[in-house]
Amino acid sequence: MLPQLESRIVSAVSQHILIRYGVDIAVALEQPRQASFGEFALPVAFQLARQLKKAPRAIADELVAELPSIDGVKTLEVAGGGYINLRLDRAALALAALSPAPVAAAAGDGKVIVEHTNINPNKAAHIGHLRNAILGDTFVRMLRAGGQHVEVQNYIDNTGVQVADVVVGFHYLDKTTPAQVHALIAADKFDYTCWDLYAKISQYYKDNPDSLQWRRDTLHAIESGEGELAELGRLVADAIVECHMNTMWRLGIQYDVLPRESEILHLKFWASAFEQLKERKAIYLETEGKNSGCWVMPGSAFDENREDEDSKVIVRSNGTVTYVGKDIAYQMWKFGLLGKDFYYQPFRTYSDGHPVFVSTASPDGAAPVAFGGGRKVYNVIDSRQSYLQDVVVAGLKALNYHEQAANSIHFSYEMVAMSPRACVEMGIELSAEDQARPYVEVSGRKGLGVKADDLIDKLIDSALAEVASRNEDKSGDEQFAVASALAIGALRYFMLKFTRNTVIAFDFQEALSFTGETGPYVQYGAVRAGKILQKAGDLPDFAALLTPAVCARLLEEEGLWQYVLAVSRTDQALTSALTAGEPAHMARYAFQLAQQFANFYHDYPVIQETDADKRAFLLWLTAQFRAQLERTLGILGITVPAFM
RNA sequence: GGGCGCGUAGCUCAGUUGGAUAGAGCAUCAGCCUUCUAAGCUGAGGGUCGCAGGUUCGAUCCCUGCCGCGCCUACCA
Repeated sequence: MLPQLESRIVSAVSQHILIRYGVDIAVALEQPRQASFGEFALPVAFQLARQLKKAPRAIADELVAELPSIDGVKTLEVAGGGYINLRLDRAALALAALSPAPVAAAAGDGKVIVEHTNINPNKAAHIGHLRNAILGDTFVRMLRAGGQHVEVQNYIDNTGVQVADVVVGFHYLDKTTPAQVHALIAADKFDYTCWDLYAKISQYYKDNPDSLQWRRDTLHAIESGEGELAELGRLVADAIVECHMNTMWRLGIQYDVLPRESEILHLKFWASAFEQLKERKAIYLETEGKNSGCWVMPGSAFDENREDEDSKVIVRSNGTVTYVGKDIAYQMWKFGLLGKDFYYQPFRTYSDGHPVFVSTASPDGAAPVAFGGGRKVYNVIDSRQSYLQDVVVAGLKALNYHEQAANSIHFSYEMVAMSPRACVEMGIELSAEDQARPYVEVSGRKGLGVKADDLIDKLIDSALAEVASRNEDKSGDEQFAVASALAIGALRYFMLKFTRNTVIAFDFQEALSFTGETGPYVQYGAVRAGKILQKAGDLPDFAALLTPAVCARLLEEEGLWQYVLAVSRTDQALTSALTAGEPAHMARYAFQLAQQFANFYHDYPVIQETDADKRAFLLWLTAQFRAQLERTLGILGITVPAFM
């Protein structure tokens, strides 16, 4: 309810200023540093001072005297050099929270597509992939909480070099037949098997450069779809995708559709895009220089400062399309600009009933569903790929799809690296040079990194030891369920607490922590709030008991008022986190809310309260804390365990 | 060389279109379990916001230059 009040204040003030001074300015509304200054502050007098050539203090005095009364605002006062501090009508705010008006559904202004995860299906997921998926999934939850219609895509590059490399490992190095690979898939942790194999073949290429021909042959076979190598490619990619989906579902991460590169090839998405690009002269056939014989996009298209010789190759001189080219086609499909679509088949149904579909090339038995055609597209991809993302957007612009280009958002984030200490704990030997660095880059090729499932297992083990020692009366199953919730809470919060452009130097000690600014701290607050409500028994009829007079009387107590404010800020926090595009802001709000509750918990013994009105009010506040903590955690993809 | 990002407490990080006394967590030290769970709470110490200029009534935030670090800059994906 605070956002409505805020916009009421802003519009009332700006309207008054427009009429009184004939000045149209954007009125800023701040939260004062100290709670004793009031709930909101207007620095508008400072903004006006220059234009009106008048002292800020004098303007503030005038405004306070002349501003019309605003619904929900009790007093205005001038402070400091010209701040106008606002104090709210406390009872009114509490009563509004008591019986909240139903929030109008956001206008259906089109579908938002969020693409995240996008892990090469050739080995186990690692912590870097976790950051991508958790960031993407949380942003999806934020958008949905904000009323947006969101479609979640996870692009599967099942015909790329990385899959080919694992196939090379199986076929040429280990002489593994498709039947044997079937057996490996049926056994445990096929993604771990491939992790090691991928590191092995990468090293082999290094030692035997001639063997790179195997990769070229395999890549070719996979693209044609014929023969044993192609069969191996399908086996590996499909099985690994299953592994990734399982890993991500452990963290509560779901998708709506899995578009695959194999279908982009077979359905000739690129051919359609190529036609458009040629027709609209977005690319041209280079006839001289190092890129002679290639179709290229001029460097000036994606970077004004670039020289033409820095143009980007889209189609190689041998006629094959580069990754960027395929990505342009894929991005066009996301906006519904390609004039083509995939066919789809059910891939799996999550245990909560949500289905996910995978692209197929054939209309036979295709499911009657449709994807793509979004109004806005967020690509969750790490910042190292910003250059390629720029080229994709430039492609849309060159095709005259300016609106779509503007709505193509690279939701970038910095990589997860490993702290030198974490490397030591993993038994990884570091060069003296690497040891001196603040962090070391994760490398799938070197097999260097922390696997996602290993980390989750480690977190659950660690949480389980703690849960078991505190709750000996609970069954093993119950303990495990709680430990899992805490492990996921710790992991998701850890990945979210950093803002997007901060490099995370992964450290086991920090990631495994359950105290301080962590997910479990917030979960603990929600659990304790739940315990109070449980002990209180049947809750009274708050709306009947907490009359305006009762609220007004109790809210004279500054402490209680601050808690009412605290539980009223969730919408505000969501809006600002969405505006900033920072899931970290949502995480921080969750922590601050939990801190407020911890203080409340220690300040007010709810059950023992003898004043009936006050007890009801405290119970109501507790219920509010519980509800807001649960909701905020839900947006972060974190559940509240039954006990802790 | 060019592009992007970073530099804030011992460590890891926040810091909302420039605004009131720069904030958390961890670590350290001192306290708090007979009271709704101590995965918690209270308090203390700890800062030239990389450096130097500029704009402004006001700069951690904007501009310029410099220093240091990272990533990117493929006919690989």
